[in-house]
Amino acid sequence: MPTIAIEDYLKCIYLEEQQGKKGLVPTGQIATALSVAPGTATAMVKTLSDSGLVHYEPYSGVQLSEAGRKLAVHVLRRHRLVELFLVQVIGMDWSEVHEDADRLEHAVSDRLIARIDEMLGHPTLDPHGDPIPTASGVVAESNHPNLVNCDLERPHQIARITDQAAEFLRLVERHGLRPGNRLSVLSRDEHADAVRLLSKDAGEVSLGFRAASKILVQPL
Amino acid sequence: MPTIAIEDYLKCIYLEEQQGKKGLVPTGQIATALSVAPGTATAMVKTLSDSGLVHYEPYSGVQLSEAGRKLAVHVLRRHRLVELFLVQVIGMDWSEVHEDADRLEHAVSDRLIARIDEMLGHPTLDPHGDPIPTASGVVAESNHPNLVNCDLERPHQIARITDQAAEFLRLVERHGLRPGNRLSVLSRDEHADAVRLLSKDAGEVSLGFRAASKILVQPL
DNA sequence: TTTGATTTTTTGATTACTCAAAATTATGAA
DNA sequence: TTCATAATTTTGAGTAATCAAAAAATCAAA
Ligand SMILES: [Mn+2]
Ligand SMILES: [Mn+2]
Ligand SMILES: [Mn+2]
Ligand SMILES: [Mn+2]
Repeated sequence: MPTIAIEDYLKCIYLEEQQGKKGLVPTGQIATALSVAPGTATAMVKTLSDSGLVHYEPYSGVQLSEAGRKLAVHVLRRHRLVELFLVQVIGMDWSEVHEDADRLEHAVSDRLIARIDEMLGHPTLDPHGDPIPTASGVVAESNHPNLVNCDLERPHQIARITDQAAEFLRLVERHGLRPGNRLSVLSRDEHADAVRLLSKDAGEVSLGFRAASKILVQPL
Repeated sequence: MPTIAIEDYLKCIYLEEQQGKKGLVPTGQIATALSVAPGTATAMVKTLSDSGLVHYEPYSGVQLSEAGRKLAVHVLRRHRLVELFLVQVIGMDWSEVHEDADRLEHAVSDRLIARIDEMLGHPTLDPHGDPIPTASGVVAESNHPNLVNCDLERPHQIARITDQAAEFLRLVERHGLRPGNRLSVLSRDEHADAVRLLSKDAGEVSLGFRAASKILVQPL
């Protein structure tokens, strides 16, 4: 049985692989993402490599093996189903479920997760718009534009928020930018690093490019 | 923050203190209850003692300190609320929630447990009839008779099952002896180690004294 | 009260995870 | 190409939890 730490590392590597362009995830990136010392990540990566869960190229980085990917996706499934459960059944706010899910993902049994999946009607998206992997490990791919590269002055619906940090989600929530809400991008100014939006919910809002790129949308 | 192991030891000591008559719980009893080697329990007991969570008398045993009791009761509250939640909201069977609760009790946040408590209407008993400690740490005491010492040929209602072992609960369930059900004790034979019952649900049943003593009842 | 059995503690190790700081390797600008 | 900088790995160490087996203490008969 994988330990909690191993599950967290695998999930982290999976997520870094997704957004990063190159094939290999450097150990330093893992260390930063998990808030551990660089040497700690290196040590764990060796353990994972010895267990056949990653392919490790010293001084380059790691890549999940097939076994590692399977495990990571399973953890991610539990995480996202738990998040949705906390929102829909428990009534927690979508912007504050991540921390709880990060602990519960290691404690829920297969039996329990199957019941939750059933209760929620086999959902495909979590409260942040992230895809929920299927029980067999399939993750739906999607390529929504974000607020930096989508069309200007065109109605869009928020599809996904790709940053789970509580502070960021609270900001997003404060500006009425929760998934499902409608908006259009009024203008962008690269020099000022500003994206001006018109949100159906909260009126005019201005975001930096960094923040704007984390909000994925779907044209209507 | 206490580790998962420490929470499990404290909960265990609390439970052993409840049923055992003497004041001190021997380390060997803890080791047996938690399925660890005797030396492991001794080592942990010293750690707990150093943290001021128990009073430790070498070669005699331990007793929870006030701080230890408070923590233990908190864990127990989480455990029992989670059990009831799994039965009432998730729809799991009362005889199979213990294992899940034993892991979830370390992963649910105060926020989440407060919501669960609210959803369930501030319940006082878990699915096994065990009292749920209040948020402030008060545990309702009750002294129900059991099937060994209750009146003969008198209608009773099952109040509590004081053994969480899955095999035992499945047996109890199979004989229709779930909390709330009605029965009367027909006869007892000490030499044959047999207690004969008439259950409203499952007709005539025979139990050994050991098993019968774990089923607490309330005269009607 | 002696002694044999039982219980508990001690000892010596192991696994898992972590850090700080030193050593090494890679990278990119001059 | 060379060298300073940055990233990575190695080293040495510590905490937490565990076990097997030896040693010590307690208990219960005889
Ligand atoms: Mn986690
Ligand atoms: Mn999510
Ligand atoms: Mn537990
Ligand atoms: Mn219970």
